[in-house]
Amino acid sequence: MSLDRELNLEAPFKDPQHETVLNIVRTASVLAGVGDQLFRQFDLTEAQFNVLFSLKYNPQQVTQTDLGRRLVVTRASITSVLDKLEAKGLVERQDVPNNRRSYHVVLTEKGKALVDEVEPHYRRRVHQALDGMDERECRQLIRLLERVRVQASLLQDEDVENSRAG
Amino acid sequence: MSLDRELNLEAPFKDPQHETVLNIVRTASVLAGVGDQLFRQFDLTEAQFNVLFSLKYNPQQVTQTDLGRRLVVTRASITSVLDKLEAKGLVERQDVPNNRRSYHVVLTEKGKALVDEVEPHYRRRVHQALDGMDERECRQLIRLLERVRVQASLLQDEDVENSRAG
DNA sequence: AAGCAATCGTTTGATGTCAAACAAATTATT
DNA sequence: AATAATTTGTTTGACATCAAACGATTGCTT
Repeated sequence: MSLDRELNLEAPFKDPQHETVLNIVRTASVLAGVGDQLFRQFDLTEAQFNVLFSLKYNPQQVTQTDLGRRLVVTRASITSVLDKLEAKGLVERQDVPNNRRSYHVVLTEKGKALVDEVEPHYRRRVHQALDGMDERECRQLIRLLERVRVQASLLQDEDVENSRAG
Repeated sequence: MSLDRELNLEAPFKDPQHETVLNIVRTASVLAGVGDQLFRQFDLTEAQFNVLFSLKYNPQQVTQTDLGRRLVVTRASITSVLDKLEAKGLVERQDVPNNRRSYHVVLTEKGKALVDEVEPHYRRRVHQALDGMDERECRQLIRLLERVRVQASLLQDEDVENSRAG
């Protein structure tokens, strides 16, 4: 649905629904770009930062599957990102007692130090990106987005046949 | 900045700015999922559909660089997507007279037929995703997102040193 | 005209993502 | 206890994306 990020006005659509979708996708993409650009300065990818960040704020016993659930990413993706992070010494896979199937994923000292270093910059970026929007406007935006998300979630498993019927 | 798609409320942040960013990114991701799920039923990826769709509504003489600009994607990405589309016979690279450097990218009959087939389903999905939002709310959402996008664009090239100064 | 600079498409290499299949381990059922 | 079902992490294979470098071509400067 990211579809055409082209917000060019030669638009094939003039209806507000479609413009809205484009705007959501495009804005997310710009925000992602800002994040990427920041993380790269610390030799991190966005996916890697996400894991470090999540671990910092969820220091409980966390398995790879847990991480995947939280970051909304498949187990396979987690495996690959953790491989990179572990190679850099930012993260460790620890054996779980009485369970030889899972690992607990934990930040190393180095990993903790790095995420602590990046975090303030990240927070600053977020605030700058939303600069000029007061709390009321933020809440409004969130409320509207939540509605879209709920509606969209209902479409997840729809196939073309159903769609014709609907 | 996709950052944590976890909108779990154990959130390390309680400030509205950050929640807003998370919501934008998360919503875009859900929308993308809906698109993916649709396109897969036609053996297309989102990137491939985006190209077909863009070509349909911009049937002028279009080079690969033009396409990249419109879809906000690097030339390298365009090359790879076009390779796939061309292999499927959905698209053609045509020599440009008096310019041996560029190609014009055009839909084949097959490509045109496919995009015509997918498009109504796509439009339906968009409308369903935004179901319940009237035009006024759409405009409001768009307006807020535009403000975020403008602000965020300003951060694009900021590095950590500048950020400290700012 | 000659030489330098910019542009076009491609390639390479790294990353992330998913779906699907797998082995190993754990849990549930019978 | 034995068997079936589920879960966990990994692998494989396909795709997209980017940055960086490259050759070919075109444009610009002098």
